[in-house]
Amino acid sequence: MRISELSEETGVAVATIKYYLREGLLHEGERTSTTQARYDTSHVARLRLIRALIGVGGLSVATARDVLDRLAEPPESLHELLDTAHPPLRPQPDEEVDTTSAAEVLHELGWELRTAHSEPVRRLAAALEGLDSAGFPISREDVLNYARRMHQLAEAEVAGTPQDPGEALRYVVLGTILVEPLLLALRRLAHIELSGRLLP
Amino acid sequence: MRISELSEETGVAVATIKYYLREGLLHEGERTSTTQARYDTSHVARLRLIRALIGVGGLSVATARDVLDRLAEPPESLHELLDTAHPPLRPQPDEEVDTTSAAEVLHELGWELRTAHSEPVRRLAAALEGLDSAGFPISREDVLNYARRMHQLAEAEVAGTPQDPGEALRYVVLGTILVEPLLLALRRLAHIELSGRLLP
DNA sequence: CAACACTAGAGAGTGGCACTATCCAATACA
DNA sequence: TGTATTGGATAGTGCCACTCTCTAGTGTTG
Repeated sequence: MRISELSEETGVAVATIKYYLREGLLHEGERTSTTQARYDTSHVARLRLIRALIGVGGLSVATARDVLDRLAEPPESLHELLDTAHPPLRPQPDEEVDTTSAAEVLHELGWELRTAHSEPVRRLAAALEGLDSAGFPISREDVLNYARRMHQLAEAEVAGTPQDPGEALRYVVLGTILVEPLLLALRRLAHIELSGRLLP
Repeated sequence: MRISELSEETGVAVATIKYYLREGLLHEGERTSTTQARYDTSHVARLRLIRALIGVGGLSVATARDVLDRLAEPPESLHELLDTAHPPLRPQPDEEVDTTSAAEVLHELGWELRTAHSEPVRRLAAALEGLDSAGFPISREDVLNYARRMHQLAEAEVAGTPQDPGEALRYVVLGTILVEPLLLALRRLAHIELSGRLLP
């Protein structure tokens, strides 16, 4: 398959494919000469994955490359993967955030996390701070309820993790990134459905 | 309060405040002369809200303005608000998406939505399509389970909606936008917590 | 084998976005 | 009176995700 065919197959412009090749998101094709290379179904699948990560996943090109690189590496342990290598979904606020409130929440939940200042904790802290500074009232109890619901949901997800390390890695990373937009879409639709039934 | 004091109070640069004024996100101060205006606590609160929407909320400046505009308008009905005016969280893919699969899911759930091709439905369709094209296996059953969990969560949220229309509007719009990062952060932390307990 | 289409690779260019910097004339304050 | 600050307007910046252009080489078709 030539690059133009790959482009047609996936709907990605040739120039963009070249760009992804340059940026290391897509592995090179098998060279047949100085100015020719052959691509196969693995490139099609990879390209679709890239578009999903960047499109619905909302990742930047650089982050998508990191995620794809990580998928290629064998994981030390699943827990370590989750704890340290959680792929950022959106450009995280690099400002410093106060994690004490987040830590309190986690303590009340009894979630003993080894790394108290890891990226996900800062993410939680930033979310709480955002609600607070926006003047949007959310009680500690509400936060805990949200947390318990997400924990239940996560239980079902973790239970479904494949045994094979490579499979598990893919499941966790893609499940984290690509299921998020699904959850948010479903929540909004649930809001609509409920308001339609409950209100005149 | 002068603009420099407003800047100090909120940590937003003067030039940026001027930019928000130009873009219509922030209401103008009370003019005291040709080159002077007075700002008050309403500007502080508004500015904090703007930063939260743009920062943790991940909205673009243009979308944030739309959201803020909508908050100022009295809602016709809550349902209409939810159904037609749901603020986009991330730049939605303006490409056309096939909503048949999404419609099937909604039908199986028994969620009777009046507008089958509204923005949230397209969002769901895009999420499903993303998972599919990324080669990430997710069964219809899993999607339905996710949906049921989100529905439960939404029930608690809708139950907490204030009676006053203005309050309700604020609750719904900000609750939608600002709670999303909270939920995602909690899900990730729950994954970590579970993997820490379940795995060696 | 000649004419044309296609390709890899590299560099420069584009358009959008969210600021940020610079100016100016007109106040405000010390 | 003199220095600081402001509103308003315009231009510039840095980043990002492409997109375009070019060159020299290669495949392919009649």
